[in-house]
Amino acid sequence: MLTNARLVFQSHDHQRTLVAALDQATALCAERGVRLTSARRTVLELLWQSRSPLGAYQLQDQMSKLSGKSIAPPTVYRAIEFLVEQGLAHRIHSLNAFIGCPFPNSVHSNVFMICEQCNNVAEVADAKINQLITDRSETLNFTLRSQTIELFGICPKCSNGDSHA
Amino acid sequence: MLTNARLVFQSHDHQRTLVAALDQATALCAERGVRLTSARRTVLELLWQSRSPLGAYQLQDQMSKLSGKSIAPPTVYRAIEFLVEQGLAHRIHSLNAFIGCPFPNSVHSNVFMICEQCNNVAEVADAKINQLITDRSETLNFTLRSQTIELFGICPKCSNGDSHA
DNA sequence: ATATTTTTTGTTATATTATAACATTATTAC
DNA sequence: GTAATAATGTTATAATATAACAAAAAATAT
Repeated sequence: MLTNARLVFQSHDHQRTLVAALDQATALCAERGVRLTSARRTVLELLWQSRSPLGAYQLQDQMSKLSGKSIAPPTVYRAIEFLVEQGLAHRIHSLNAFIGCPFPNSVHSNVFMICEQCNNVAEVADAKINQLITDRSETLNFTLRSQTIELFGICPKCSNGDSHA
Repeated sequence: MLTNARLVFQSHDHQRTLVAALDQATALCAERGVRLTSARRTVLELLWQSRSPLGAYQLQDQMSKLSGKSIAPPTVYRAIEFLVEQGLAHRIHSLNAFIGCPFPNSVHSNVFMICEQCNNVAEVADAKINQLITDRSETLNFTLRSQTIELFGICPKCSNGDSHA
């Protein structure tokens, strides 16, 4: 099971995580011959800087403040679209919000554990979950193409009364 | 594994399914002492009449046509809210749309198999999937409260070139 | 190097989805 | 029957997302 749950749901060196994510994104884009332009990089940075998922209009606000000029929604949505296509970010449908992907290189289950108290989101990539879902799909002759699994609850940090972190 | 996949993804007596669903809903609401009012019943009927999930504004249109008078969004959203609370309908987040729940009485996994071609949606309630997700949550000290699993792909009917059904 | 093509971004307008706030009507409980 | 509660009607508006076309930047071909 591949997960960033312990990282997300505990204190950690945020800056280091951010830099690592951006480095990896840069490398991946280079490999694939796609362009991590300034707008796209900014959105990815903002997603990584945030402990919780950001909506498009939150991103818009922050980009406007950063750049000093007003940014229109399409700019934000295009950047998001690119990042999601490249597997560098995910959309959390139930929240209409987006997060940086912690392991963009790996095949994964798209399992998100969403804390209803602190709004942190951890991602889990679990072969067994994938396997089971694949099995069930095959049994029912359903040709699986993609999936999204959103789990709601309380993260370990908040369970320990540590919710103000 | 409890599922309506074979039903949804194959031809069946739609009218009979609809009547059964409404009967069950009526019984459940009576049991619980909640009111399946006219607006709520209409929305539930419309959801069951549709082979694919309906959005709030599609429901609004159909309700307006049925009643001959214009229906405002809050009316639709309130009915939906009630039905979802009572487990009689589900929201499919990735589609911003709603479907009737085929087994409102059972504990279930909230697994939806969504056909990208014909837009039919089947629901699967699978103890193993639930168990695995519960296990994983426990391992990571995540207190699971609710979940939504949306699987995208091609249903058996459409795989057989039967997509016009 | 420059013209051409392709990709990305800017800009304006608008579509789509969802809810707040308050008035009115219907239902239930006493 | 009246008070309390629940549900619906109504108006306005918030929040999320995209269409369409113009301009600029980058990549490619010559």
